[in-house]
Amino acid sequence: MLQITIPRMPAEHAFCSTHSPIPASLVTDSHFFQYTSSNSPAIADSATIQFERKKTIYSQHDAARHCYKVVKGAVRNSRILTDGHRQILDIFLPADRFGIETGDTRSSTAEAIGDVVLLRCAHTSITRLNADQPETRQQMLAMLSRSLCRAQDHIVMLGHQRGEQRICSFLLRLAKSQGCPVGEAFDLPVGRQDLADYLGLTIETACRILSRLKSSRIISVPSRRQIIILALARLEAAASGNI
Amino acid sequence: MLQITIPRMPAEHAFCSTHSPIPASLVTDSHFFQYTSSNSPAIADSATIQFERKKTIYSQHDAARHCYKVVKGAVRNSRILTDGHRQILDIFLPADRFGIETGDTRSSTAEAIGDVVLLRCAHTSITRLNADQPETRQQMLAMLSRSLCRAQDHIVMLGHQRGEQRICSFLLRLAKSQGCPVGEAFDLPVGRQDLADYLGLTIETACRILSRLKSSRIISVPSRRQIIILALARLEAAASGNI
DNA sequence: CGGCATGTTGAAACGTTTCAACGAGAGTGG
DNA sequence: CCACTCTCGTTGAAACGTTTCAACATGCCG
Repeated sequence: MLQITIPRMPAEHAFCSTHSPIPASLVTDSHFFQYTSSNSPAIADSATIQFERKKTIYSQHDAARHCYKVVKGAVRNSRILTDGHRQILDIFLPADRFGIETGDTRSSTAEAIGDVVLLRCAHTSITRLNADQPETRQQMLAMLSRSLCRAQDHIVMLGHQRGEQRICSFLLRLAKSQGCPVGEAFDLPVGRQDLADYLGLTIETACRILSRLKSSRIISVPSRRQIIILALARLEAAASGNI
Repeated sequence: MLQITIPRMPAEHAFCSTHSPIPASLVTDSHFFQYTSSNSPAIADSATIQFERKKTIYSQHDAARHCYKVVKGAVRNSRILTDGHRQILDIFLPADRFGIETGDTRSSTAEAIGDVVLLRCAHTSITRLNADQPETRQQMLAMLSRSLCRAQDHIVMLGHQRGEQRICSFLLRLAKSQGCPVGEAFDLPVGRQDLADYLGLTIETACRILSRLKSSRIISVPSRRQIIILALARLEAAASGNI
């Protein structure tokens, strides 16, 4: 099922601004928990893996045996509902970690949006690291805690914001995470359908809102997958619901 | 600020069906992590505490020093938005645990809805327990993981369900958690405003939907805080969006 | 080039919010 | 006991935003 290839050289991180490149020889489980590289001892069964566009990283109801860290690309975490619709729970960008689960089976599905490079770490290694290293333990909890906080942000967005606010907030988050200055284009890592499914809208509504933002000269859309912020202040105002 | 009283006898758990009563002498941090009582050794600085109706348990931006387990009553976990609105992130019922946070400060507020009895456990004790006991470590992760899963359920609800589905799902969850048979009344632990803020609706919409369910004889509402399910199958159908 | 997935736009139907008015119940004090 | 007040819940009508269904446009790839 899983489409795993060990890449020759995982050193280039084109989309990853907050994450320093890690030499292949130092890619270990320990790195999984670190923001910056260091020279801690190597631990077995860790690896960088690649997934092609649209491949499933894990599925709902699968056994949960690994967790991951995004090196390059974007991953969508979603649930399929009984009515066939899909809700995207989170979108993971470079430096985000995901896949910790304490139940035996996955409660959601993770898929590569474009081509993706991940760092993978076995849950068994984590348990071992947890036993040995207090700071890893802390990191684990912090990771889950951060996921929870993000889910709560998402709840607030879906519970109390209109479509326009949701789109604007999301664009701002993306621009920020890519360190993109005003006036320069940044990548939209997802298509319109994913955008809509993440924001709890239909694809048509998402489209219309983007068109409206374009025609009010708040953003420009040089290509389907790129956005330029033209008026940051107005975008921020729209994100918080003013006018 | 905090309204803490050590109760004489925390043995009666009127609202708590899934939770076995714990003798006062055995209320320890270890109990915090257990589903059923046992005779593990007592550990210091744990306590049952009470909060009166509407009192704050902790506030957004407070230092995070304790976590809690509901013994009796209901707690709402919410965020106040910049526009003054409020989103309720979760409602904790007996046996639910909450308040684990790895950042220094709270990202949300917890308040007693009615009068509440809680078990409290210091984060420092948790760190200690984490170091000593692998199974506590596992429980901690499981607790956070369960919170995340609940938050994701909430996201799905807000992202893809209509008002009626949200209300029906919530009523079903409540009836289930109280082990209430069809035809008997169960408590609605929250008022209409809280119901609306949890489900991402206005109070008027929540009201109208309840009235509609009442007039279609799916539920009956003997008092403001009580519900009787008259037609379980139809309530379940409505919860999953079938007509 | 055709074929297919993806994105865009329009108009009507639908659900939710808003604003406003009114009702029901609990607690207080005369 | 009643009248008063305050909070909480209920209902109506118009305004608003979103969805639905349909048609059409764009880009990509064999």
